[in-house]
Amino acid sequence: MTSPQRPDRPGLTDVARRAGVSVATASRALSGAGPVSAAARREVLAAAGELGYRPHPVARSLARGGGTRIVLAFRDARASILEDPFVARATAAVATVADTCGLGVSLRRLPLDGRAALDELAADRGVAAVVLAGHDRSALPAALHGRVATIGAAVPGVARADVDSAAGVGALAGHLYATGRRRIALVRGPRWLAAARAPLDAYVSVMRAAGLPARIVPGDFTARRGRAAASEILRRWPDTDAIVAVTDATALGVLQFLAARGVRVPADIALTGFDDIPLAAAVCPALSTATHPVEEVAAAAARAALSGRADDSVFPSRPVLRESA
Amino acid sequence: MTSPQRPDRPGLTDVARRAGVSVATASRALSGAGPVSAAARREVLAAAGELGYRPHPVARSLARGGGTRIVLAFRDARASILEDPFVARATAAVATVADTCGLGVSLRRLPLDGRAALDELAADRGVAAVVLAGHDRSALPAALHGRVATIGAAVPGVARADVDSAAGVGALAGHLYATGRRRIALVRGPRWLAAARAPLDAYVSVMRAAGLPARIVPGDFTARRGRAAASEILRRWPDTDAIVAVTDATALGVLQFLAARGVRVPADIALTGFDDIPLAAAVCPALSTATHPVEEVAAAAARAALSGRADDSVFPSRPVLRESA
DNA sequence: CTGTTAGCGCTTTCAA
DNA sequence: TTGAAAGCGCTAACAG
Repeated sequence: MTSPQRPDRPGLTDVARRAGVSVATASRALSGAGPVSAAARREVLAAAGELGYRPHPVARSLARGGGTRIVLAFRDARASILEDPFVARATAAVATVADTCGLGVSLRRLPLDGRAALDELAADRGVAAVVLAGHDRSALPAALHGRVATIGAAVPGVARADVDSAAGVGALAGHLYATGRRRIALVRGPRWLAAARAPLDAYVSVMRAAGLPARIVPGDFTARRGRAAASEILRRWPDTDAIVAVTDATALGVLQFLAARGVRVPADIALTGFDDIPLAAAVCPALSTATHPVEEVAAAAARAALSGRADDSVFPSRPVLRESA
Repeated sequence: MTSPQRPDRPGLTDVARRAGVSVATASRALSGAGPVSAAARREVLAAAGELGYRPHPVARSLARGGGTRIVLAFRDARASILEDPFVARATAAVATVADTCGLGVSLRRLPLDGRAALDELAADRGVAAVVLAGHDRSALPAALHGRVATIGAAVPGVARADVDSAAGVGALAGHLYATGRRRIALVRGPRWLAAARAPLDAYVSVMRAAGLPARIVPGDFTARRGRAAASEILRRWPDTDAIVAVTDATALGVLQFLAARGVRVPADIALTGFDDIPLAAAVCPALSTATHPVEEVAAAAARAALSGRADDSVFPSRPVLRESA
């Protein structure tokens, strides 16, 4: 048979021949692994340089059995999740680190019940690692262990990268309390999202510590739902003087509703968001929120998944106080 | 020797044996290429199904010699280009289509003088295709032909995906004229960007057709530069009654400067942007601009690069009239 | 420390 | 239409 394409690039064989060593030695010298004499290494490196040798990543990957892509999987109820700006930022960040490893990233949505999809991922021999966001606490396919990391979800034995959202929401709620608010309501995240639990708990803790009753209404991270939530809050607790939304989008929805009702922010009701989207600073009043290093979180998750180590890394959630609270 | 990892997945050999045919036939049946009898195909497909066979993308790629990743290369003066929201959107879009092909995408910035970097890309056997944005008109390495597409730059023999920015800017300038503006200035894009030429020409055409003098000041797509540009315009032509910015960011900078100076928009000066970033709708006055299907453009470029065909596709630039003009 | 050699899993040529 | 076999380019076990 013949080769599929022969743009005549030098191979390891050529380098080895030129350096006067075997391909095995050349391989060891180039990949840095295994014992090689200094002299041999020098020869090989020189030969590679002169020949303009470039390793073939695909061949290497096949021989090593590693896979060539990182898949970013977002478990979400909405099919539109892949259009979310945060998803895009995370993807770009991972695609940038992937480039330095000769890897690629691909993006996929997982339905809420994604067992089968996860098994599929685990079975794909082209997948070097998977970064899973929006996951619940359920165990992952064993075949994925050592090459998976989650963003947000705590799964035993699996690497995790996250933002300290409990601290962030806690700080925001604490700020509201410190500035005299006592009837503070929360628009929480969706129930199916495990990571939405921490902010909720943080809010409850703050309220409990202050001896205040919790006022919690459901949300789903959208502005639309934020408007509905604001409506519900005003109806159930007309004397509310502060609202904590666990997402800027939600907060913006709340803001719209309050504005339409003639409620002044922050004079009548103080409001905080979460995530610090660009719009947060532009609306009127400018939204107080917490900012997060999304690209760093995503990059950390990718690195962890690639490394195979199951270590966690959590990044700070830094409050950004503007006009709304 | 032994295999690097044996999670014991069935291989083509297993499928072939089970179907009672050779691996060659199994390969042909599964990949759909080459002559196979209906009976053989049926057997093979059945066997593959029963075994839960999943092809090994890396092995396939090695045998075929195709590469496994799409690299998105953004040529730009700023190192920070990879943090641009449009870059992130494009990346996510391509990462989504890549997923359906078992490919990955990686992201890289190219310096303005990127000859060497392009040769490097061409030499990388792991690169299935490259999508180049911000390129000038210069020829691409021959080794890249058939697996490259540009976004915006017209290079002979190379596939291109773009937005009809000439039509978009023309429409915006036309709108300003139609609404009575006669002293219309333009903040243009950076000189090094070939794609910035078309909007400039479109503006010049509109002005010339109307018998009006062109008023052009340099810009670089940033808000900072937009402020400087506005200052320059007011200084050189104090009677200006409209400003066309070739980017929303620039327009926002212009808006800031005008607001600080007490110039009313659009009463005193009408203003248009370009690209329709989320902020455009949120500022006050809401920015009139043109909206673009970024993810479609990027996906089209990726598909073209992958297909090897050199066909162009151009997407519409649709004016969005809000308050600023 | 080094060379030989057997794969990694699939595609494709070539002869039947 | 089919099967045998030769790679694709590199890694890693094993013997030296």
